[in-house]
Amino acid sequence: MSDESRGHELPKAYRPAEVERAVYARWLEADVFAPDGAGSRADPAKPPFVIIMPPPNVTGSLHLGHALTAALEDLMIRHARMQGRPALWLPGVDHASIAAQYVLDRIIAAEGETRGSLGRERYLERMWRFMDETRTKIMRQHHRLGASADWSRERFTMDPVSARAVRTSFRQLYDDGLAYRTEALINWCPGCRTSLSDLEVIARPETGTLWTVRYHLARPDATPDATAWIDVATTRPETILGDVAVAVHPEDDRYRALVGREAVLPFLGRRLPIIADHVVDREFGTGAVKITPAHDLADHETGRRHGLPLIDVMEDDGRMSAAAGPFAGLDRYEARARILEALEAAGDLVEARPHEMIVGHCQRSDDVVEPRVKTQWFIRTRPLADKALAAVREGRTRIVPKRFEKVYFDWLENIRDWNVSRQLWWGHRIPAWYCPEGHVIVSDLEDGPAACAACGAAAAALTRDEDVFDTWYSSGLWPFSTLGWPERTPDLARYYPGSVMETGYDILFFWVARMMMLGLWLMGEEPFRVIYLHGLVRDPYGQKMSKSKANVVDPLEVIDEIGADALRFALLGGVAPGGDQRIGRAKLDGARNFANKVWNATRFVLGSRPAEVAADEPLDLPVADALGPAERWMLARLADDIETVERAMGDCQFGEATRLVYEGLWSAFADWYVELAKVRLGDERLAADERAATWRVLAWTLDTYLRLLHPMMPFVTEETWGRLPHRPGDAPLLAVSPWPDADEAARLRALAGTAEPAAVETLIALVRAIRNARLAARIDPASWLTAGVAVEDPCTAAALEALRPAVERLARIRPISVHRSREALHAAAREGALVVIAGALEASLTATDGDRARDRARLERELDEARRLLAVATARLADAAFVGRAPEAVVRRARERAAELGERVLRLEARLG
RNA sequence: GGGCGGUUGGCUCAGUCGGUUAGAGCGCGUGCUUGACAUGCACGAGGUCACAGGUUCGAUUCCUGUACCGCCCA
Repeated sequence: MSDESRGHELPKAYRPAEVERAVYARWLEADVFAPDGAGSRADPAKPPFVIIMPPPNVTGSLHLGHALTAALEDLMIRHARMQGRPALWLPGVDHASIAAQYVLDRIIAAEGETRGSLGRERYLERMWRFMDETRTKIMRQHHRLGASADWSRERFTMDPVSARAVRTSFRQLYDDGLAYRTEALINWCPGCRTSLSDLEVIARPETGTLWTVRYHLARPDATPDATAWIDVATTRPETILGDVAVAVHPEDDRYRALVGREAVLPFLGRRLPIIADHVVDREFGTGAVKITPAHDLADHETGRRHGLPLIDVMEDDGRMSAAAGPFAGLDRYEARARILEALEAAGDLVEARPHEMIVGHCQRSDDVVEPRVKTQWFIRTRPLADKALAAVREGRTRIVPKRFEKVYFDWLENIRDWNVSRQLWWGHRIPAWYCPEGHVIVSDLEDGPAACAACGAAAAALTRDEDVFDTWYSSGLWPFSTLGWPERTPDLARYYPGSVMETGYDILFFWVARMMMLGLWLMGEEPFRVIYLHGLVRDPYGQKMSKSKANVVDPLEVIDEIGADALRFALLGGVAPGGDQRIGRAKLDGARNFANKVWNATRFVLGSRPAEVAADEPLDLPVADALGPAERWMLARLADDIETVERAMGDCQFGEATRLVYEGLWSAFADWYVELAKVRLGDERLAADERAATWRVLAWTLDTYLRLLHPMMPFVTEETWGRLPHRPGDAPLLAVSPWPDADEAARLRALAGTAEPAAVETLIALVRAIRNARLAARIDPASWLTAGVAVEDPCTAAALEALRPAVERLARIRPISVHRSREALHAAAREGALVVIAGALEASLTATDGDRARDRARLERELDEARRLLAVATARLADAAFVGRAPEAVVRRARERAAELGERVLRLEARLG
């Protein structure tokens, strides 16, 4: 077969768009993703490897962070799958209550509707229609990324199994005394009109204003005394209307006399007792503070200590309530302005000055969050957190990188109870019913309780809680709700606990810690063995990607342009444990070039098959006798790479593993072995079986690198591998063919030996040194020089003999005369030859005076460097402490090194005259 | 305020037990239509490993402190 018909079957450049969809379709068709799929090659005797995918929000589309998540998880899953383990990667999407309503509200607004105009039922119907439109989008995007997830088990946090898990878990927590309902001060977002957990409030420093307001003391008839007052400081004047007291420090002499008297609240005339409490900071403001228990956490506690009433002056939408008297109905900020105006007019606004403070904002809408009193459901977290702490402390779950353990511990040690009620419609409705007698019934039945458990009131008399759960509550059940819990399904028995939870460090608290808590409590066992946390993907300038900065990179656009493999490879190559990374054009282009390299290396191998090897012959390694030194060198390197890649994978050093494969495939295989093999394939001196052996090594090596690369770049490796001959035990698809293991590395190493690979290293160094000299001397790269080479080591001499044609071609020297010693070389070398020293080897090349003069600078530089290093080495060996105390091997190496350098210096000096 | 991370060539970053001459990609320079690939090949220049102490025979690596940058928590 000619090159025409072979090499040109494949396009010159890799075109991912023509390959990726078809390859993904082949995987789906063969059903290789599910551990129990028709095409699975999993060995049921091996331990399963399980990753439950972090479910992306159903409302969004995938961004680079999701692409990184998918790339890392797919890497782990494909690795495990190729090892023959039952590998389950369970995908799904999250209903994202608050985010989904945020998005849908805007959509229906464009249709002229509001949540209120539709009503709960029609709104939810609309939401489900919206979900139907968007739900498959995420799945298709994962297909584009090459994610080998088990789509037969794809799940949604709002599907019936999840709903049942939510009901059952809540019922159990309630029965265990860990779920309770109480009136408490919670975080309220007036924009989203719901309560928020502490984590959903973003504290941000801002410059506000600290106003000092004058409260007149009450005269006996309860009217304000124009001549006596107490000044209080506040940053939120609108909350004045909810004041119920004024507090001072008990030992503050300025106010001691006023304690026990009363002030009069402006506008409303309410009488405010002046109380003493140690929490008051005498240094802050005037030293007297207004107490507003319904709108401030510290005041809430003070109020409780002093038995003060709660007065909520705000409505859910952030406007002032009827309790705000003349300001009722105004927006909170409008009310603030009016109140300030009125105080100013009355002469009771004493001071206003800038004030640095921390303000809580809603994570979703960015509205300023209001502390408000509401009756809500809470989860008592202490007992749950203790279990979650112990699991990591005792090493049952490991966090990678380890430094995040401390962050995890700190959060769980200081955790507060979790407010799970959300005043939203889209989500899992809290399964709590209230009877007219005030009894609370928590039921795990889909239709609710048949009657009040306490008083027997009929179901019809019960009212159900209006609220839904915090989305993170159902997400917290994800590691087992996805497997069928509370039913004891075979999947649950087989795949819980999972192997690795892989996600971004930014949701360690939101999600990971909650999965740990709920998993340990409800399943009695930690949900995963390893928590692997990756970092943020940033833009090339280190900025966080965000829509408002318009620096967002859309993974699908990148895939269209350069392919999913390139995107994945760029992301994976930048992964360092727990670290953020920057991604931009340059990295993506580099990854695209690598995919093209893989493609073209395959084109070369396919196009260079000698006639001795039949096209349909199964792939195997040749017998040792047929191997040349270069083959042994390549196989030794391959063995190293198999082992180092495997070790990196095992240590969760995925970036390192990726870089190792890149380096081996490009620098060792493509740059050196392919070039050496080209010459050997065309070497007429060799026996046919030796040429065949060369090609078999080429094919075997490429095949093995494609296996190692497959978890990172699944498409191009599957496509190219499919065109190579296969080993007898291989599956039709690379995705389910065996991963190169320790046995293979040992086999390669046995074939390769150690002497010949080392000799080839030496020859490579010689070729490099000659190329360097030629360029330094500005010798025409096309010209052939004659050369003498001094080789003292017999093994290297044999390797040189075997590789003579390759060395000639790569260094562009011919003929080479080989000498057994440098003396012999010098004696034979013509006057004026160009000298090249590469380790123990030395070569002299024909050259002109001009060449030599131009090359002189190079030799001088080399001499300077050698002298410097020799001085360092000599000084070190002269140090008795070093020789006496350092390990023998280190000293021996230092001696060898010094001797080598000394010789090198002499040789260079001799040549420079 | 508490905690964590970072500081390595022009840029982005590796560097897992402390031990040969500290690596890569991009960029830069010189040259090359090399029968796989110009998405390429060859060769090169470029680093006081932030700073100051300490431990050690030996520190980019371990410890302490300082400076600057970033993140998390309150």
